[in-house]
Amino acid sequence: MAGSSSKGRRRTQMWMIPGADARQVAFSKRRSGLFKKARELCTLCAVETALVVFSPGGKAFSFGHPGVDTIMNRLPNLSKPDLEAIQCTEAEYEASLRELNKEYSDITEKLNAEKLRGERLKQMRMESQSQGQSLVERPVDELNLEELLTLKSMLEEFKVKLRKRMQELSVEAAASTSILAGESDASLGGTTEGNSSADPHDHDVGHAN
Amino acid sequence: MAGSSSKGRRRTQMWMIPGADARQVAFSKRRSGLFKKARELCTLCAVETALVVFSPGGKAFSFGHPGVDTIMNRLPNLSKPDLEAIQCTEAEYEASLRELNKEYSDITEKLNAEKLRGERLKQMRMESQSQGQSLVERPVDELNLEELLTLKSMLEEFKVKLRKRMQELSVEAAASTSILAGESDASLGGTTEGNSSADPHDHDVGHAN
DNA sequence: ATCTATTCATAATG
DNA sequence: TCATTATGAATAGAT
Repeated sequence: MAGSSSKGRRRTQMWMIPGADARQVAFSKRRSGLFKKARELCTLCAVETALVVFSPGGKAFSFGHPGVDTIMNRLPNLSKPDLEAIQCTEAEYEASLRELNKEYSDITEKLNAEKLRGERLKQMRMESQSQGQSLVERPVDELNLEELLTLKSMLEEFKVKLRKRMQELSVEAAASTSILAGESDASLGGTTEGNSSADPHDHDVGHAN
Repeated sequence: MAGSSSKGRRRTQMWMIPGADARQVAFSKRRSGLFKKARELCTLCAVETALVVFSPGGKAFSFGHPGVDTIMNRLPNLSKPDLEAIQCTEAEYEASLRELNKEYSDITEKLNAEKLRGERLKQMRMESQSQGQSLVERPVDELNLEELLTLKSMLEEFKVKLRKRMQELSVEAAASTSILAGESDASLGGTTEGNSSADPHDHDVGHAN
């Protein structure tokens, strides 16, 4: 049991599955699951439901009890709370889009920062080949007094800048952004009530290509 | 765990749940699950979906991407030339998603490449100039904490040698060393506890698999 | 399409 | 309605 662990289901990220092929496979599986659950909801809870899905290939699948049209024709007459329900669910979906966009922005920003940093390192490397630091480079024993004094003032000046920079860094706050993967559903208070049931049917309409 | 365990789920018969109360409870749970799966289908497979459910109490719940109306209005026109328009729209939608996804992958790749490049340059600097003299030359503002710490220890080491050398030369030894002694030591030592701000690390947005 | 290891959904219960 | 838990179901990945 322990060794054979490359099979089986694994957790799936909540974003578009890459690869039209894999996406199509997932679509087929999940579409049946979704329609099955819609049918079960109708049967078990005696409620009215309509579901329409367009496949990646443009094919339309629908299920409705008592019928898609029947359900749809009722929508324009919705009272205020019901309208809210609609907007709520759509807003959640849009939220996931915004989330992705934010991640995209963040990562772009990081990329640019890294580019700058890389360039700076490269530049720094070039500069280091040139003159100037020879005093620091050479063994101190070989320096004469004049050189030592020059070096001293150099270091004094540098020391100030160094301390300032260290303070800047120590003050800088590490900014971390957490991306929340909120997942909730469209909910609206409902009340207990009986209802009649009929015969739901699941069918396939239209065709494309 | 054997047969007598009274907790946990049991197999559900596929017919209307008896008792309005139990039915309402089941409805709430299953409605959530159904809407969640509808949203997941949209997100994972980049397809368009509309779902409407009327609760036992007569409340309406709906979800639709891009919108319930948008989806529903397509159904009557399915077996006609409008079909092509639908396919076009879906193709465009999916294409844009795919594009964004690809861009995302690319940019992530680039970011990692830049990180590696930066690390490599840094490493090269360390190796080719173990003395670190170029650090002295550069504007301090461009140094990150790690570099500053390297520089600091470098200067401390150098300071010792410098003082020794100046004493050897028997010229103003006390005055010269005072500049490099106490002050810089104290200030530098006090800031070594700062965190490294230049830390391009983390992220990982699972967007595929 | 089938199989299997896993994750997920949810019936029963508090 | 909300929380918990054991279990039934759905399904991702591989074949």
